[in-house]
Amino acid sequence: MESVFEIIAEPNRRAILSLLVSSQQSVGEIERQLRMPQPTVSKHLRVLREAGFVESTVDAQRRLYRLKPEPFEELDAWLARFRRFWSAHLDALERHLDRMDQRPSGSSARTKRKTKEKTTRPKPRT
Amino acid sequence: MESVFEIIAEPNRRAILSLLVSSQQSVGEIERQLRMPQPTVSKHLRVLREAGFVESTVDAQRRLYRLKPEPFEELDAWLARFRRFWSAHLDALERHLDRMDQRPSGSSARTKRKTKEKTTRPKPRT
DNA sequence: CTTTTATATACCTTGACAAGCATATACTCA
DNA sequence: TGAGTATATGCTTGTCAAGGTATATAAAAG
Repeated sequence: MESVFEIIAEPNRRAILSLLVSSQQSVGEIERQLRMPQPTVSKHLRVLREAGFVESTVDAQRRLYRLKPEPFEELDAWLARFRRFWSAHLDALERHLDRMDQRPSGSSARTKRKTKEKTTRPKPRT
Repeated sequence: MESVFEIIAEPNRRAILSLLVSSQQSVGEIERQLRMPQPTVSKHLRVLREAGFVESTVDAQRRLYRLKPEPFEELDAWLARFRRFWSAHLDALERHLDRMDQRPSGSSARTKRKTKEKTTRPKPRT
């Protein structure tokens, strides 16, 4: 559970993060809004806290949790490397050229290609 | 393994994706560059393909894999909801105000707060 | 001081998934 | 056709993390 990616892989954790976008929340408030058992909430909050996604302040018996920016920046930085692939002004032609430019040079004049280059279809994701 | 988040949670898969940023690659090329066993590469590629992260074209016995934009857009869309938390011009004051604005209204004039609001420190991530 | 409220933690069980290894499939070239 | 090359898949195993339940800690209220 080292990486930020593993942290946000868990749906309940993403739900908690989304909740905290609006404002900070106590454990009980999160518990009620997400309808999940309190120990579950606490455990996920612990993971999020240790990963730096959230921080908490003590308020009487309550703990108020709120978001912290750093891990999101880290995610954004990772994602940035792939931006060129969907930044809109990268159209089909450009992608096509990109696809051509690293054909292994020895394989020029390949002959007898039986199968037409065929694209595999990904399974639709829900 | 439904969500894009789970897909990129796996370090080897992220490595493969990063490799494909430069250009499309065959399974063998990925295998050699990342020094991982061929079945491992193939399996991860399958996961990535079914999730729509990559697509492949047949080239004789080789399969050339390249990135597809959609899942990255999805990730970016999710991340966008959190952008306001690190977009720089959101300074400490604004964050402070945000923190104030959802105190449960019944809890006004809380007395006897023994502990000063104390911030918990996250464990540093490597 | 006892009860109630709020949150954290310990322990256990279960399921998911990644790796390893063997093997199947598919194409090429001699 | 047979050997070699490239990739995919099946099966087994170990690991790890999430959920459930019970309980511990801590503060508040009476």
